Amino acid sequence: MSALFRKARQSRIFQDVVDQIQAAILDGRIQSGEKLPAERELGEMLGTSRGTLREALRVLEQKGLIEIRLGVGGGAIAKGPGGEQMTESLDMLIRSQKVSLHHLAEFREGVEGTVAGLAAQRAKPEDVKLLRELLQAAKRCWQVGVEKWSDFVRADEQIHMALARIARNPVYALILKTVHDNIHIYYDRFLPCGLDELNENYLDLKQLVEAVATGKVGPATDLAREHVRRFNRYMQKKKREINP
Amino acid sequence: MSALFRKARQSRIFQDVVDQIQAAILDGRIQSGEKLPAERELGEMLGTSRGTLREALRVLEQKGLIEIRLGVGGGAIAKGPGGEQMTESLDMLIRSQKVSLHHLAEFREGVEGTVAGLAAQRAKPEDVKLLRELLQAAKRCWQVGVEKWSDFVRADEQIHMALARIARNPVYALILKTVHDNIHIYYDRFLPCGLDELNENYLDLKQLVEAVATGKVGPATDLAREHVRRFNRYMQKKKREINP
DNA sequence: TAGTAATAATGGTTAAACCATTGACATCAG
DNA sequence: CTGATGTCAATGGTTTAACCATTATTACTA
Repeated sequence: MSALFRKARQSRIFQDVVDQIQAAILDGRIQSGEKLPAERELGEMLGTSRGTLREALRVLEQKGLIEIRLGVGGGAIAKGPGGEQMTESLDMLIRSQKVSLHHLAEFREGVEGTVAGLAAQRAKPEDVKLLRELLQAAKRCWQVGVEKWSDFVRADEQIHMALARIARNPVYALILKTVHDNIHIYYDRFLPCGLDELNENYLDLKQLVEAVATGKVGPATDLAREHVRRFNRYMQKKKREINP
Repeated sequence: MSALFRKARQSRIFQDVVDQIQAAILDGRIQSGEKLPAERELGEMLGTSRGTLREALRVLEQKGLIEIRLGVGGGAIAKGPGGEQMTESLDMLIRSQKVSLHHLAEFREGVEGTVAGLAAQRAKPEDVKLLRELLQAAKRCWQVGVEKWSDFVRADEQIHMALARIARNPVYALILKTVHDNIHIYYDRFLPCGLDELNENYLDLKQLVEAVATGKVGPATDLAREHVRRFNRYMQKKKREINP
């Protein structure tokens, strides 16, 4: 471990420490799950005080590259980079009203369309099998009735995320997860709707899964967009009813 | 239920400070550009030590919500949230090889297509005027010749960002900027190409701008995707030549 | 053997001091 | 008077040392 770090330099020492540890994590010299030395020890290795090192650890924690645990055997544990930062960034833009629910919903529409198209191109038999299973799960929510809206929404989300994986492009999966994480609270807030809507949405999904299963790119794209658009329409309607 | 709660982290004072200041900035109680009190003073206001406060400031700085200046009259200055965090997050995913250039390029293809379609729906006369001016700028690069590739790439990028603004959805503008910021280094590295390619690309853009100007949604979408795909093909080719 | 108390490792916080950078103002040479 | 230069004070950057809080391990007791 002693060969992993150089002595810190630069005007802001903590920044140099951040850079060193970040680089070590990103190019795999520190594996995900690996534990870094204790603060006092690491500080000594880097030739910096504990306070400065802690500032660096705060930054790395915020970037999602480490997680910090308390107590004996605790300390900084390396994690691979994920999407939490993106989710938070989008959340801040919404909170500061630079992005509205309408914008986000429209964006989702476009992305889900493209994802469905790619999934239709790339779905393998086992992918179709998974989609059909998820569809069954959604159907079960639907059959139980209106009070299961939020379960249905979750099943719906699972299908969309599955499509993103089937599209086999992690960027789509990441962006879609970011959008879902941020739009979820609105769906929860402005739903549930009625039984008819539940029915409509289930039929949407069924058609969409069929289009993907049979490799029909254009229809899959259009169906996904239309499905999301419908969802958004419900939400806008409910929202207007609540905030006139 | 398990997803509803996270483990109740021991209350960390610096986190509380982060939350307070972040909330104040996001809902406008602290305006963008406003200066926060000096560390020693702010620490006293919050009833915390300077060290703890500094950890909070590091986190806020990393989130892009404040900027810190040195010397007399320096200190923490509030900023609105922007997209830097997203750019960095994507950069980390690429660096850790969870996302490849191919994935990013494919994603760009889809987004640029959707953006062009929306722009075609929404372009006003003054938007078309701007696009034509940017097209002229690109033409000037092209006429000068091959050595102006990187200028052409920049002009091209400006046109795409203009389309995102014309689409009038800040999410698209943000996402596209994030992608461009991350893909730029590859374009710089694996270009320039030849004069023929320059010509082809200019004609792409010209057609695209015309489609947007005349409100032809489908053609605009397809032209934008094809344009980006062509760009990506050049890059892949060059990349294979360099790394066989 | 099961429960419980002591222990030590480790992060969280505080306080006080010093250094480095920077802008403002005063001073002085021309 | 003007412009260069030096001084000073405000402010962030860093260090140190001490103490508190949490937790896994270990030893002890009923």
